[in-house]
Amino acid sequence: MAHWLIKSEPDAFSIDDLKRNKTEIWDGIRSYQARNYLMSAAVGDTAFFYHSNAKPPGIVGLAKFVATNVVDPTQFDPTSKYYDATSKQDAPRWITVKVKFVEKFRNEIPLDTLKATFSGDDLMVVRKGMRLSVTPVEESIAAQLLEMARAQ
DNA sequence: GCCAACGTTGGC
DNA sequence: GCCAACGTTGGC
Repeated sequence: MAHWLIKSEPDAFSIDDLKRNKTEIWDGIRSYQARNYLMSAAVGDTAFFYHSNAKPPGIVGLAKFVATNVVDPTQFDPTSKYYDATSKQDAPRWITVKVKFVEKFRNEIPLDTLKATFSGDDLMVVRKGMRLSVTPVEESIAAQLLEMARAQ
């Protein structure tokens, strides 16, 4: 089972929104690199939920992938800002996952703590200029993050 | 609100 | 196929 970090702006979709909705199709991914990561994900993989453009930015909770190879419906919706007129119904370009709420952490892990604890090699999100919204997290790093997030 | 970093677009 | 221009992301 693999671990991931997924970014969202809380103004657009927050951990509390996921908690309320229970599950959500992770739509709007329009980066091939991020899409390719999601296409390599498996049901049961866990994802650290990261708030970007937040005060402070940081990891706020945990989610789980409950479906993979999900066709992002917004690519075929002309009213969506993620509409992609060049994507074909019989060969959808944007494939994503469905995520399920697991927990909201007792302790949010702010970005400055992440930077103080991990190198860019350990955790991609702390790299300067990192814009990718889906990144892999190694098992040992995931274990450390969970410990930090759940500490009393 | 600023701006560095990065991806994409389009002229050539 | 190069690369300048442009748009977006996202920390600060």
